Amino acid sequence: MTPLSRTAVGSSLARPRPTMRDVAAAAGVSLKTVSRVLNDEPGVSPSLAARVRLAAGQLDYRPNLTASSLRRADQRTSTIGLLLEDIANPFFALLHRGVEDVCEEVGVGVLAASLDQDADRERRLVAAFASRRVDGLIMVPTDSEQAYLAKEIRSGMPIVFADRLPRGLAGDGVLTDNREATQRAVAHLIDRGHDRIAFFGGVLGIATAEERYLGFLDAMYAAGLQVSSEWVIRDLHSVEQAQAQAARLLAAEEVPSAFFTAQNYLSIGTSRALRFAGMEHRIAMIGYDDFEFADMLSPSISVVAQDPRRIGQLAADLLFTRMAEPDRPATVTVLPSVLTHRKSGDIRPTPAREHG
Amino acid sequence: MTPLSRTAVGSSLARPRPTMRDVAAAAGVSLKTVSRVLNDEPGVSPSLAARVRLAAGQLDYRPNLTASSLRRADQRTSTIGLLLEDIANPFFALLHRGVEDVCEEVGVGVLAASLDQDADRERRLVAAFASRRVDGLIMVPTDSEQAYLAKEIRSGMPIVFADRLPRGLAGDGVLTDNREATQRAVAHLIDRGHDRIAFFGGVLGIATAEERYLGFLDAMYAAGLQVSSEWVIRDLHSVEQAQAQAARLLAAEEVPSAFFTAQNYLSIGTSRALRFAGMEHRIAMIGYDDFEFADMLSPSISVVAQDPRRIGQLAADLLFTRMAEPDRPATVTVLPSVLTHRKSGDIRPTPAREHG
DNA sequence: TTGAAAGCGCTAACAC
DNA sequence: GTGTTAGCGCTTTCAA
Repeated sequence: MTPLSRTAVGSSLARPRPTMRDVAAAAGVSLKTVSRVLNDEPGVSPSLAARVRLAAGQLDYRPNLTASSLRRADQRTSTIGLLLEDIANPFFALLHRGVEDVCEEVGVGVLAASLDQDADRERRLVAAFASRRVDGLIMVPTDSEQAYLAKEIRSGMPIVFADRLPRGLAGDGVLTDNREATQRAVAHLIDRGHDRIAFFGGVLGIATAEERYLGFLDAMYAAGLQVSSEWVIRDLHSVEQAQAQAARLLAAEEVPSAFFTAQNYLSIGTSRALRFAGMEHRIAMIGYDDFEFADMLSPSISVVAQDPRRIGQLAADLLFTRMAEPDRPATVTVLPSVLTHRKSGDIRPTPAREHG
Repeated sequence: MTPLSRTAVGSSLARPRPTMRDVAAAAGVSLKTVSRVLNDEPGVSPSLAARVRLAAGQLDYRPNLTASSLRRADQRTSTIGLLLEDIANPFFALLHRGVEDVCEEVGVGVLAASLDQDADRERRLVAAFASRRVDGLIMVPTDSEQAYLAKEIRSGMPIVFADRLPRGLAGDGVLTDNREATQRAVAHLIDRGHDRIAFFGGVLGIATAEERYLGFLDAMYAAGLQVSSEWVIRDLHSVEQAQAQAARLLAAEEVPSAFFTAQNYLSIGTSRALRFAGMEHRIAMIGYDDFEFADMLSPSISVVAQDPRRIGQLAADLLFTRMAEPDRPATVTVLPSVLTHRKSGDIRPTPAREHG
């Protein structure tokens, strides 16, 4: 190992970070002048400003945002929190990116965390973010109610809800037209002649899952179709569960002629089950949320597509607006989802093996 | 709008956050006693401790981590930085999740940001994280060299590199055996009889892209095959570029009999081009990085699979180890990638239309 | 076992 | 234009 590498790795040669005081001493000015220069406050002569910048550069000075935040009147940390279901889920990863897009432009950092549908974790992380004094919070709620957030909001941590609205609390939100979009998609299946439609829904208690279920019922009732309790499977938590349930339905005496899967993981599990049963070309399917390769599978998968990155951007915009105008009324932005027609949603029903 | 909702949304009723001082007053003890109780320091009588906790609870007290970090001897912020190529890329999203897995257990927050292959952004964000006094940094470097980081490390911000090693600097790292794994995959194609193999590589200057290219050359040279400059296309930046280049090669007089694509986005573009050209069952393909549905496409896509979540976990472990022992020697952990055999990698070559 | 005083690095308020 | 002083909310140090 070269001396260079030792230097880079270890901290035996650790050099304490210079403070503003050090920069002031090096530049031969007062502390306050350094503060003015580095914060671009007006009223510093160019020559002093240049000396200060030179000294700061030579010392590799990094302003201490922790100290500055503590002292500043508004106590802003230039950091926001983001709580979502799972950072690694492509839907939420894109939402996260949308939030970052907006924050990056204004130099705001994003502290993100996954809740994994764990209500305790939601509460713990909200408290943790409050302790960090984030300037605001964007969250995809997972607990069954969010009334507990009222006091955090009153204490100066504005919250914007993304993808799902909170319960027990009015608040700003950005989400899609879950119920209407589901209704349209299921109506499309019905238009294609389906009357034996299975519905796979996500975790109970989560608003989007409820809304999509209602949209399914809307379409079924509007068409005068009966909803089979055997084919309505809700509270599904994973790809594997969806796949197992779909496989079970496909092995039964009477098989649905179409599936509506209300979330991306459920679509993935169901499409796997259809494929393994060799029935993917005979049974129709529409899923909520687009995913990579939905158009390349055989058959290509019709989906109700959202724009998660846009949801994130709008949520961040809304949060900054709220921070600037704390007393404006709550706003809920509903983004339209679009039914993306591919092959799987246009498959016609085949007669049931047995008549139920 | 109900009064409750007004309360929740706006901040006209804003209540300033209580401080430790307020808790002390409410509990009738001194500031220091509150500090001791809330930090679980020993030597406080149970009755006082109980009174303090009660008061803190009633006031909805949230310890101010900003203030505590500033005052504490080690100035730790319980926050680390994570710089990666793109938060929304499934590979990096999983790596991020691995980092979170480890940090969550010890109450450390993760500030993540995307670099988008922008060297200036890398430098800007490193400086920004230094200003925030993150306790450490995990990064996937994108700039052509990282010697500039030596001073940040010396100033007390340890850095662990993930997925790629830095240049011009020795440091801790966690990555996969890019070169060897690529060599094995290309050798597999050669074993299957291929001698007209195209290589699609990622952005030049990025270490993984270089390593995988070398692995390709290793396999080709070992087999005595000639490397066609027309079929080696490097510095590809996007799905679209890869798709366009693959389409171009497929339309030429002489067509490769197999593709090796060195990154997930390139695999996606190439597999789309193969499909649109109707040649996906006649031309072999192996890609670096697994992706959702690789096994469900027709043909299923053989890949060199990494475990990005594990990379993230190990990188975070290594960072915490480094923080605890600043003077230990640098460690580079190399995780093996596994060649996942599916259909596309086992397609046999068909004769070239013309002999070159 | 408890508390008083000092001060982390910076910005606000007010001199000069 | 520039500098001085005070103090953000907490932990450290030291005294009782």
